[in-house]
Amino acid sequence: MSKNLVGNHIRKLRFNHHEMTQQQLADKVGVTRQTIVALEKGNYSPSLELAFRIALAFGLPLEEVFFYGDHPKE
Amino acid sequence: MSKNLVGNHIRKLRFNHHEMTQQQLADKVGVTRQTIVALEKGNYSPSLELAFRIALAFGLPLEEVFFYGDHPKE
DNA sequence: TTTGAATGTAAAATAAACTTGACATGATGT
DNA sequence: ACATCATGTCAAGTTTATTTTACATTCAAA
Repeated sequence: MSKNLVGNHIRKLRFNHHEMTQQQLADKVGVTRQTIVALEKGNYSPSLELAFRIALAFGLPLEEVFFYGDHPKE
Repeated sequence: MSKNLVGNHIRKLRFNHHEMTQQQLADKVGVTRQTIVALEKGNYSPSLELAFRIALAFGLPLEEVFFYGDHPKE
């Protein structure tokens, strides 16, 4: 229950821009691969701190990686 | 231990722009007052979802309310 | 001087994020 | 055929966010 209202572009970014594996991203931001899997699947939304680190890993502002609602920022 | 690396401008925003009480903000974003207190004190960083809701309550982009590191965005 | 708002603080409980470890699958290459 | 790498999944455990309850303080208003 209790829908997750936060979405993200992690998977897309990982492939398109950065050719990164789940494990590599996980290492880069300091979590386990399972966490990345869960986030890509939309199981839950990360802590704000982790969100910042992931955005940083992609060199993007947080709001270009994560969005609120079903509003993929364009 | 384990420093919190995420900072915010909640208190400032609450006073300056919006004349909002802790309770009002809490209600508006759907948490308890204690949560707001803890965030203002920097006890921990919120979930990404809550961060989005708070930013929304102020009508600001997330990164103008929360910042990573000791970098109050300008 | 009492009453009521706004805030600070703090402990115990629940929920959500995150870890650890393990096993399964499909693809790729040898 | 075997090995490896990237991914998916699942259960149990730890840590962190959030709630609930409760009490103390300051200040302004009646």
